[in-house]
Amino acid sequence: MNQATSPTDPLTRKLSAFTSLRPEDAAFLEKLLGPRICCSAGKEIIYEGQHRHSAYLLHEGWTCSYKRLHDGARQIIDVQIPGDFLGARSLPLRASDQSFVALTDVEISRISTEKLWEAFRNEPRLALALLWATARDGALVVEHLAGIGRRDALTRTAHFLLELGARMKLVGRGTADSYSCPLSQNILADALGLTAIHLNRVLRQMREANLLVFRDGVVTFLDRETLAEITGFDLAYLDQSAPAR
Amino acid sequence: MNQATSPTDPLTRKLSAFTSLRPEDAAFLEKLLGPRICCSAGKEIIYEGQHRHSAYLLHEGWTCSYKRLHDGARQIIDVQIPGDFLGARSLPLRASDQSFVALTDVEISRISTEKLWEAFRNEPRLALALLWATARDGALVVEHLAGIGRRDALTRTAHFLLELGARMKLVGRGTADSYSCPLSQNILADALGLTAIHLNRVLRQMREANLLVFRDGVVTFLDRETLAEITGFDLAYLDQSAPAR
DNA sequence: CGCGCTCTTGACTAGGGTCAAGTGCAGTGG
DNA sequence: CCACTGCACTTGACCCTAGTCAAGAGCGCG
Repeated sequence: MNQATSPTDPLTRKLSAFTSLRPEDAAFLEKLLGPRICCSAGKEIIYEGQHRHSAYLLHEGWTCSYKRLHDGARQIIDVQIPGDFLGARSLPLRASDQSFVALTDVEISRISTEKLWEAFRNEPRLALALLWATARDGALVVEHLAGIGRRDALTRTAHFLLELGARMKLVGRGTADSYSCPLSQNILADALGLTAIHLNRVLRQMREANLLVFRDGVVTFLDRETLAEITGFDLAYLDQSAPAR
Repeated sequence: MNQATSPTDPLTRKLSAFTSLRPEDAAFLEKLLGPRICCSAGKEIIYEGQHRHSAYLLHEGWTCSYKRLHDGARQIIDVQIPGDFLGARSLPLRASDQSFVALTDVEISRISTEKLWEAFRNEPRLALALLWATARDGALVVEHLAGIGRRDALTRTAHFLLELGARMKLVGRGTADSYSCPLSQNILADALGLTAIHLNRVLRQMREANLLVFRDGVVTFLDRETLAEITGFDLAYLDQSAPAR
């Protein structure tokens, strides 16, 4: 059993929030994965419009998915942290509808589409767990959409960072009050639909209000309670609260 | 063979853009569906947080999926037209992450989750087609997110209406230049992340520029070329251009 | 040393929100 | 037949949030 299914493996941790994988499920999960590949920051892993695209599992590091508009603007759709899949939802499409790029140096494994398909036929428990993970990622995007459409800059930023914190904690990469976050303000702004300049002002505002600090690649919550109140943060949509069914 | 698989059936038309269903696939598709249910406009079909939620197929009428934020604001995530599924992506989640409401009187069928699961094991062609439809809906949401994050009000509105037109045409409910659209300005504004007042101004602007008219429940494109140019409209993400693989 | 990148701050602008008033129905009930 | 109500749509005046433009600081690196 290699790291991908060891107790500290982020994917295993994440899936455990949904169901408990049996040894045979975990074994098949192993078989889906190709060898580990290292990419350095900036590497485009999947690009929009790519045919014969694969899905990947992110073992280590951060990536983001994004779309570029015809005027050159970029909108980041979601960021991925260890234990997340890249491009799983787009697999049935003829071409990927979004791009994925490494934000830090990363370690990934390609997922065999053929064996994945086999899992759907012969490994229903595992298949359901994978569908769950993909459905949860969809729920993240939906929440993100609601935030960009209807929340002001401060609330939106706070909510996004709270959500990331919850995700990091789930895969064992952060505490309740703090986590390390390698996103630059430029990147964060592209995710939030803001300009980097305005995001900077918002971050200062939150710092001065003793709500949260994002400095030197670390997010620290100073007043989680107030933050949760103003953002209406409720992680129900992360679907990780209830016990396994 | 009832209407759900007849040549003019919107779902069949939509899936045909992806693959050609064999008779046995179509037959199994029939078996997934419960009896037709009629709901009148305003009826909540699935609500956010609902447990034991089902998915549905929309035969007739329009619905939308939305989230409500804690301050009462509403963000519409997507609208559904005949041939679209309601709540398919959320099926593996413990609770639905969004609500679905009928915008007009609608006809829907419940999809049997058990038989759907059986299709994944025994009807790989059909299962892939259903996964494709769900993946495409995800791509719509992603595009919508990019639009709200990075397009200005006019571009965003024009793009949304162009996209809807392409979807309507695919299921045989509109021509290249016009389609009937029962969305009120209030609803459209909630979808676009605008206020109804500003949307009204935008619609007037487009009318006066002879770009498009949205009046009396009908969208008419006056200058499709210019519209496509300013929005950068490219329906590749709808994944309906290429021939079946 | 200079280059480039991230972050920071200030001054100004504009796109879109808010408030307010009014029009034109369709429906309802006296 | 006509008031009355409610809803969708329209328009104007004003304001504020967030974008734009500009400048500078701190820092890693060739």
